[in-house]
Amino acid sequence: MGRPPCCEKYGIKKGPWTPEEDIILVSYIQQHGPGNWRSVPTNTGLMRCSKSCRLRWTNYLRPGIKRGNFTDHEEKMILHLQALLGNRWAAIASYLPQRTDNDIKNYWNTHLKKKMNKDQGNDNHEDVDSEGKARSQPLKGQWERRLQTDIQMAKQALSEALSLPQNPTTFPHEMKPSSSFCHENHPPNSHFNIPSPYASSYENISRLMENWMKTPNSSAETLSSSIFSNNMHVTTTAGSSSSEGAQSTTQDHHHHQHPHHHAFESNLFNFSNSSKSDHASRIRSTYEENSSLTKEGLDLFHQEKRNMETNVPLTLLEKWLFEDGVTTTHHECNEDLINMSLEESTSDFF
DNA sequence: AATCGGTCCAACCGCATCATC
DNA sequence: GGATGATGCGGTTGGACCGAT
Repeated sequence: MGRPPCCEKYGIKKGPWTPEEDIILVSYIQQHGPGNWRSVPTNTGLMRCSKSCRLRWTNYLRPGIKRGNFTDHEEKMILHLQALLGNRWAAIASYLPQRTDNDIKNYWNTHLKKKMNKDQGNDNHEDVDSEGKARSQPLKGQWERRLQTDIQMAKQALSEALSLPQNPTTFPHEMKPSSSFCHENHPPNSHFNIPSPYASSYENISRLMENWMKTPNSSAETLSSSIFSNNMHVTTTAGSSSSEGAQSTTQDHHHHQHPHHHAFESNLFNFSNSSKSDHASRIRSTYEENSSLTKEGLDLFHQEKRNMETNVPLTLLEKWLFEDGVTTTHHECNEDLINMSLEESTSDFF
């Protein structure tokens, strides 16, 4: 008995997300944490199905996502992991915490698959067939390989978890590929044994912040303040996040350096003087034009609009939402974050 | 300048799996 | 243990973009 698709309901909007929809979704998630997606459309007034909201968050809005070109290192990681895991993009993505499974899948389909085929033309590649499917272990069934892979991942996570106390400050240069399963900085009293797909990105941002804290750049500090408080807010309100412990640790650290940080929803609409009017007018016009939002959505919009009119510099997320070419700063910083060696990352698995 | 074909990627769809009752 | 609903995953698609002609 099939269930009707969630998007078959009358009035559900499809297609590309608008900046204002992004803002509403991000604001809501900042307040309530990710999860319970079914309630998101009703509570925000977004005319989107829960699936669409979750996808938008996980693939695009979630903090810590690295955009832009894949590095050689990432490419090699994907090639290795695809050969090992097959098209299990979510599993592969767990080793590349800053990339989404969708990104990796797209990159594979558009770049690597062709590359593999090309290479196959030159020399017979052993790991990937013409469909890009793994066949390094042709005798094993899919489930057997999956099981073996999961065991490997669990072993890796366990070994990393056990090594935590000895090496608590290994990031950013020794970040392990399976950080989704292993939360390096959780204090012993937190609920860190519950895996969270979002933990790694929070950790990345924490590390990013630490890097930026060290630099004298004031705008970077403002930015870090914004995103940092943003993540703290999510974790503490969500309550179920596995990275809660890590957050509280870094939050304390952050509080000492930035006692005047604000909640995310305030920062989201903070603008530099130069860009403020443009963004304000844009928001205002889209707001006025947007008749598809329900009362809840409009209330959120009102709130954001009020916040917007209060001042302060442009935040990364806000830039991210509104501008196309912002990826450089974000990209560069995230580049610093990962910085892990392929040999180190994969030696345990191959 | 217009058209065409290829590329890229965000988003959708359907199915699988998990969780709850 | 089965029914139902929620969430996750991987395949696919639609359209924007860009270079070639």
